Amino acid sequence: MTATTPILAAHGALASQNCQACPIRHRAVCAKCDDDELVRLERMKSYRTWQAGETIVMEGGALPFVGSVVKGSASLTRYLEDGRVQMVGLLMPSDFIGRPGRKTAPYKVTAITEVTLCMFDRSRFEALLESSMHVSSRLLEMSLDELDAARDWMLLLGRKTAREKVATFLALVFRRAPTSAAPLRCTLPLGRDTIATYLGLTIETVSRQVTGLRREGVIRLEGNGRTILCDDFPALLAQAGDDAFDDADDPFFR
Amino acid sequence: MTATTPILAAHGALASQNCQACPIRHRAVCAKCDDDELVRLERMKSYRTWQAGETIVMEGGALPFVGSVVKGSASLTRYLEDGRVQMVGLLMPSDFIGRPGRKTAPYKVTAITEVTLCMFDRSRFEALLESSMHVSSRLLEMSLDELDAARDWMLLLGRKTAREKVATFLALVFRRAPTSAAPLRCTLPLGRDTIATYLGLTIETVSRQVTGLRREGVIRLEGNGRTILCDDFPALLAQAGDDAFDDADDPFFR
DNA sequence: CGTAGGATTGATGATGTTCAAAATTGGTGG
DNA sequence: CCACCAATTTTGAACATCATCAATCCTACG
Repeated sequence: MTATTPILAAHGALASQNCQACPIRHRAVCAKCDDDELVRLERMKSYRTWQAGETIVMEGGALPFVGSVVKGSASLTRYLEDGRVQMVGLLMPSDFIGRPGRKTAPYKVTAITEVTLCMFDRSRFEALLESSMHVSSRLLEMSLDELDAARDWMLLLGRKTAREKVATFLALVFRRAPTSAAPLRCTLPLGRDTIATYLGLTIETVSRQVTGLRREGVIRLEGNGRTILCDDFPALLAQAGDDAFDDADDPFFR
Repeated sequence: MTATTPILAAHGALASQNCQACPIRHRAVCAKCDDDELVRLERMKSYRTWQAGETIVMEGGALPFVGSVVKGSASLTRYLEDGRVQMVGLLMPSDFIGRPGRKTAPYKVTAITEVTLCMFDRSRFEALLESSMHVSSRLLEMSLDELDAARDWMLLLGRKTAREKVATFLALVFRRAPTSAAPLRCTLPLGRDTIATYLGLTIETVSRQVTGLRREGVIRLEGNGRTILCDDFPALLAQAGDDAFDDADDPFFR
């Protein structure tokens, strides 16, 4: 068996990709790896794809792997007894899933769009962690970034108004949009329900705030309300209520 | 100069303590260190104490050190432009302050009680991080625990009612109380204002919920309202609305 | 015994939720 | 090509919760 032998997972399997050509090569947990370490990772990795809406891991369920998001986005959610939900994390390409030393997931992980993961067998990954500073130090960096992002979100959840929450979210989305010239345009991969879960609001309140921003001329809508345009980005930022937007701490831009 | 030479900081300095006798020796970032690494840490450490209410670091201010809380507790808070505040972290003994590679603090750090920090010069600590897997892997563990705690708190901030927030907070406090037999008794080091900042509520709402719990016989108050007794802990947990209390993810018990 | 700081209580109002219905869109099949 | 259907979004009205503003009360302390 060589490092380039295709490895197949049980379901939705993809052929193994060459790490050198990987789109997240320089941002994911493997970012600092040298060629030898990359070979070790290629030996233990496998790909799998989930469709939008599919559950990747149940809350409290077994998580026999760790891995990176290669393509698409996924949500981490927590539940209260009576069914109330809060999204506690949004995974984008290069983000890491799972944690060394833990075999079950403390959150439910759900595919928002079609998601492809690059999965590593946990025990073999842990062995690599112990021997390679490149992997462990990158994982530490990424975890500290996640921690900052989570704390930013705590400020939003605890203190921002519905209007500020929605404006903050939209500003976040536009920062990732391919277009940088006005009008900014973005087609959300999320429904109102997912946005509500992310912001700690109800669907109705999200909808009302989007409508409010539209009426005030800050944004425009197209089609089914999932495509949003913005002619005046500073006006949107002004509604976000933030001290200052700081890309480095922005959950979408790590 | 030897490893046991007392090192003095500019203000509120304490003599260097022996790491072996340190109360947080087995829980802090140095938990996994061997004797050699401990010697290196002793060479770069210094102690400093702040009084309750003092600012340890300003939001956005320079943070020339990293370090561990040895004694007391401190809060991490973030602000919006108009002054709204949210506590985003509660530091207890053994918790770590600062992050490698970053020279400014993204949060304001305030002493809740009298606080003593064991501070390490940042650049020397970073050098140790690069050479010692024991320090970096422990820091990774602690950071991932913090991340879990932050996400738990996101669920509280986003979805719990005022009653559930206060009950959750009190349950948290009682879990740290020295007494394990009924009646549980605890004297809070926090005022109503700090609790409100922690829970994303106002002082008045916290007070009303405490009163509500008292009227319903779940808790009793003593003195100025900072000493709280609980005869029926399960009744308190029932008010917390949580799925299950899980010590491992509890921000007070890491 | 008086005072200051913190905690509690009360009255009122704003904000966001809930429940219910209507509108819009994209897809399907005649 | 058009009509219909299901899913999603939007809108409306009533309500609940929590914040705000303004006293008042309590406790610790001098």
